[in-house]
Amino acid sequence: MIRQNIKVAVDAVVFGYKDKSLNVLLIKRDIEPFKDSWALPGGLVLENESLEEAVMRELKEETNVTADYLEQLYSFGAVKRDPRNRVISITYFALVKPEHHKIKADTDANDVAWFPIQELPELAFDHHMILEQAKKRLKNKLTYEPIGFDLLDDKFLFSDLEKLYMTILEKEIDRRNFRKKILSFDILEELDEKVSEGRGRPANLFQFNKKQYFKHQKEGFIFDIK
Amino acid sequence: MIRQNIKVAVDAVVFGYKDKSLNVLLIKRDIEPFKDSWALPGGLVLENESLEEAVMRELKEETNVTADYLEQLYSFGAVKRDPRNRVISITYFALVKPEHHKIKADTDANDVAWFPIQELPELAFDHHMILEQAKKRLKNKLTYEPIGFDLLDDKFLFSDLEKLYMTILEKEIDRRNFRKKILSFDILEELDEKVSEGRGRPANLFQFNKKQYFKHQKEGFIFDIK
DNA sequence: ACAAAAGTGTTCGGGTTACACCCATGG
DNA sequence: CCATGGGTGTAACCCGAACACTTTTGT
Repeated sequence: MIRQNIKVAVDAVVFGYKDKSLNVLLIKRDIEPFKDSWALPGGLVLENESLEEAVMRELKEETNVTADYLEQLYSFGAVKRDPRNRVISITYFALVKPEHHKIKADTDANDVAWFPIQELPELAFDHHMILEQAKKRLKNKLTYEPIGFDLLDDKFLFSDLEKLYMTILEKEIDRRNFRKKILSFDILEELDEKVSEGRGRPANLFQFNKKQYFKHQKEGFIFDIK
Repeated sequence: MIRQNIKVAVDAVVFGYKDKSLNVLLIKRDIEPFKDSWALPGGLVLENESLEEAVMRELKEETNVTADYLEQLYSFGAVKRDPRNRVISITYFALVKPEHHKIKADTDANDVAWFPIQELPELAFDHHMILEQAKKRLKNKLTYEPIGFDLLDDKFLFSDLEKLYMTILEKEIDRRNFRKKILSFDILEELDEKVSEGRGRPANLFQFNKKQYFKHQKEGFIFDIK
């Protein structure tokens, strides 16, 4: 067998919807290279764990977060992407409900924080490319799979869902048409709870019914938001 | 740095449209493990080449093919996917116009052949999973990007394009609506050449105008076939 | 003349889009 | 009572789906 000494890493782009805007989870590196730079959580894969296990472990260790949604994003393998050795990184795309997790720095990181995607710092390695890729994936996926609900609290306001879509898709959405469309899918439950957001008429809480979604999906229903 | 001894490979699923049906390019392995099994072309990444360079090199070496279209597909990293050592494989999705290439066995392979996707042999490793993934990608991609033209000869009949879509999407397509739709995109040139396919009225040849496509794309046009 | 494939228009219905007013609460 | 956000219906338009007959060639 050919001599080959390439290291295999995993990195995760974790999105969360906080304070009415889209955030990304970053860690501050406390080792070289790029010591004190912000970076995506991740690290080397151990010999006896799968790639998914590796990302979940690193996420837990470095940030104390467990993803509510996780899928593979893309693999980056440019020869010089890591200044030390050849390292290829298999990246993952993750969504979390920020309220559910207390972030906490630990292994290999001396700080962890949510950054609004509008106010990102410089990132280590080629992590800005990875992030770009992840933003595209999020934008696309939002239109044909109900992943928006993995970014919101279990109970949410319709206006939050709408804001989330407008933020991520970067366009205006007609409130009436949007509501009509989503409700027509029959995957939401309207709860008997109202919430007053300070001023204005109190709004109803809704909840995503995953079972119902899977049922409809089996029957050929296709989630699709323009 | 942690001790890690994982090998990195690339594998390619190469599709070609031959004899009115969809084919996949496979090689017969002449080394263990899985000696004499059919497998996807691929191999270990060299230290000083990018992932794309690696796939292209392996493809050329093992089959003498140069892909007309190439994109990354997915990375497979289950712990036991290779019985010898831990090997993760970054897989690629490729399209070729079969008429353009003379396939030829060489390194690590004692045979190379096109297989209609209906008549596939058993495959080595987890290559059937990779192939499944690739089929999904092809099916999806065909509906929102004009990749069908990378599977046909430069000059082709409308009926071939139609058959290709029906084959890959696995459904009937109305000839009139399909033609209307494709022509409305204004990305085909109708040539002044007719071809007689044995019996029946001779058909006109068409040609994909890539420049025109890119121009329309920049202006916000979206290719979309149901 | 018959079989085989190519070429071509119109109608109908459903879904998307555009659009404006009333309701409930807090200050 | 005024400001703020929540909640709702209808009409126009467009696009996709369904559908059948004529043309050109080879045998």
